[in-house]
Order: sequence, then structure tokens, then C-alpha cells
Amino acid sequence: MKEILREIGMIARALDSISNIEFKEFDLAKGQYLYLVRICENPGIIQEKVAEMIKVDRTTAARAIAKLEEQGLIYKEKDDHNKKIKKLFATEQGYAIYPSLQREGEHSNRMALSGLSPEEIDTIHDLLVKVRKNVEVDWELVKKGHKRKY
Amino acid sequence: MKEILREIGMIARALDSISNIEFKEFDLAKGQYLYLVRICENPGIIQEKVAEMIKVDRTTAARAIAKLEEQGLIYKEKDDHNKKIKKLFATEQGYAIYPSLQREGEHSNRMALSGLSPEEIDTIHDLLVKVRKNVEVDWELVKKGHKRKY
DNA sequence: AACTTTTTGTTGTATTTGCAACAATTCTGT
DNA sequence: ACAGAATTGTTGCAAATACAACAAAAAGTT
Repeated sequence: MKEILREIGMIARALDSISNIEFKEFDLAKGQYLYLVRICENPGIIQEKVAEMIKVDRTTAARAIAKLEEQGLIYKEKDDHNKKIKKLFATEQGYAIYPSLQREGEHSNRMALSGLSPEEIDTIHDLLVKVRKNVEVDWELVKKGHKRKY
Repeated sequence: MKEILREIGMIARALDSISNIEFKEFDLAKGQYLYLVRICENPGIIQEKVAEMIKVDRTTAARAIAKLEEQGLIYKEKDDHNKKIKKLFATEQGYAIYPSLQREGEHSNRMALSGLSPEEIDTIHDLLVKVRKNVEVDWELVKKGHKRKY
């Protein structure tokens, strides 16, 4: 059987490692760029949803976001109709570094895809979306304590 | 531009998360399964190479492997011709749980690929290998302190 | 309306992760 | 043969990560 998991794991760890090293320039700690980008792109999103998007533990997201707040890159806002949630927004400072994060991401993307034809890029993208959708079903189940059978 | 990085990141974190939860059954801590599998499959491999295969920091690999040794799942062996290196081998105990790790991996693989045709599976596999090869070049450069320009 | 379950957020604690810095070999170029 | 570079391994430290357990609000059920 074709082992695609390992390839994906290697790619993900390598890219994450590169990003973390490069973003220290902006005083972003390991992983923080992930959260900041999502909040910039989804103003008003809540913590729980950010964790789901990134596929990371809720408490990890909570702490990463708390740190972004301390650093003045995002802020939390209470909701009038729902006392439980806190909506997240990037501050001016947060938006100020966002373009740099984008640029790095695009560069990594281009680098990763070099040598692939435009058709191949479309193909891998579409297939990855399918795989991601498959995987997120199981992730949410297992995270909620369900056991997979095999 | 097609954002394949994010898809890959999501997939990788979700799968890793699932594996870590499931492998607690075997008293394997976060990430340990990665190292054990590689050592089982490559008897005599050295630490440095394991880190490169997995795309993880050398010191992280060092500690994960040290822990596997403490747990009696692998052992280190000195080399006669090279005093610097230590060759790694799985113990009987290590090999004993290897099949379970394989089974889990295969199940995750099948789950992730469900809904894809055999041709699509071949395609995504080949494309991922290309991407991984692109990425590992930059990873090794950045890890050695080189700056990427963009 | 009362009860149960789900959602959302937090904190305590243990562990992994990785950068910096070091040491000891081995390899390379002259 | 030797000096400098690269490889391999280790430890100190700071930080991210995530499981457990809790609390409070909201949504769903009878």
C-alpha cells in the first residue's frame, strides 16, 4: 500500500520547522504564526474554532492565543448575545506583520510545488482537500474520546 | 494560488494527534511511535539519520530515542570502525509492538484515502514524493543556518 | 420548566520540543 | 601531516503541547 501519511508528516514537519525559524524574526514563538494568520483572516472567530481549523488541542490554542494577546497582536471581545464566547480580532500590530507571514507562506508554497505543472498542482490540491476532509472526521471523533475500530 | 501547505498541516496534525492518543495504550508518549517504527525498519540506523528521516530537531530525536532505550524498546550499539556513532536496534519488546503500529498506520492510511480511486492514490503519492523532495532541500539548508531569500 | 448534554473557556501538571552551546570524533583540502 | 570543517552525540534551559479536571453558559430533551 502506498504510504502517503509519512510523506505528509515529513513535509509538514519540515515546513513548520522552517516557518518557526524564519518567524523568530518577528518574535513569534513556535506555532504562533498559525493562530495569528487564522485570526487575521477570520475576524471575530472564537478560540474553539481556531483550534478546530488548525487541528490542535483546545488548551494549546488557548495558551497560544493568550500569548498573542499579551504581545498585543490580537485582542478578545465579548459578545452581547452570548456570554460564553470571546471573539478574536487582530490589532493593528497584528495586521502589520500579516503580510510578511503571507509572503513567507507563498514562498514556501512555490518552493514546495516547484517542478509540478499547473495541472498537477490543481490535482494535488483537490486530492489533499479530500484527504483532509476524511481525516478531520476521525480527528473530531477521537478527540471526543471515541475509539476507532480496526 | 492554491494553498497546499495548510491542507498538509491540517492533515499531519490531525493524524499525529490520533496516533498519539491511540498509542498511549502501548505507553508510547507523544511522537515516540515515529522513532520506533523507523528503527524497526532500519536496523543499525544512527540517531542523526532518524532525525533527518522524520524531519525533527537532532536534540529532539536524541531525547525521544533515549526514552525508548529506557523503556527497553530499543538499544544502542557501538560501532567498531567509528567511535562517534551509535547504531540503533529494536529489542524484542520493540519488535513486539511494531505490528500494532503498522496496523494503525495502515488503517489511518486507508481512512485518509477513502473515496479516492486507485489512480488518484497513485497520483497523490507520486506528487507528495516530489513535494517532499523539494521541501527537504530547504529544510536542511535552513536547519544549518542558511537564510532563504524571497 | 426542569434536567441533561454540549459548548466554550480556564488552570494545574507533566512531557515533549528545540535552540544554544559544548565535546569528541571523523573527514577534507592543502 | 596538519589545520579547519563537518558530523555525531550530549546537556541546560526555556517554551509549547496536551491531558485532566473544573466552571459557566447555552442548547437540546422530555
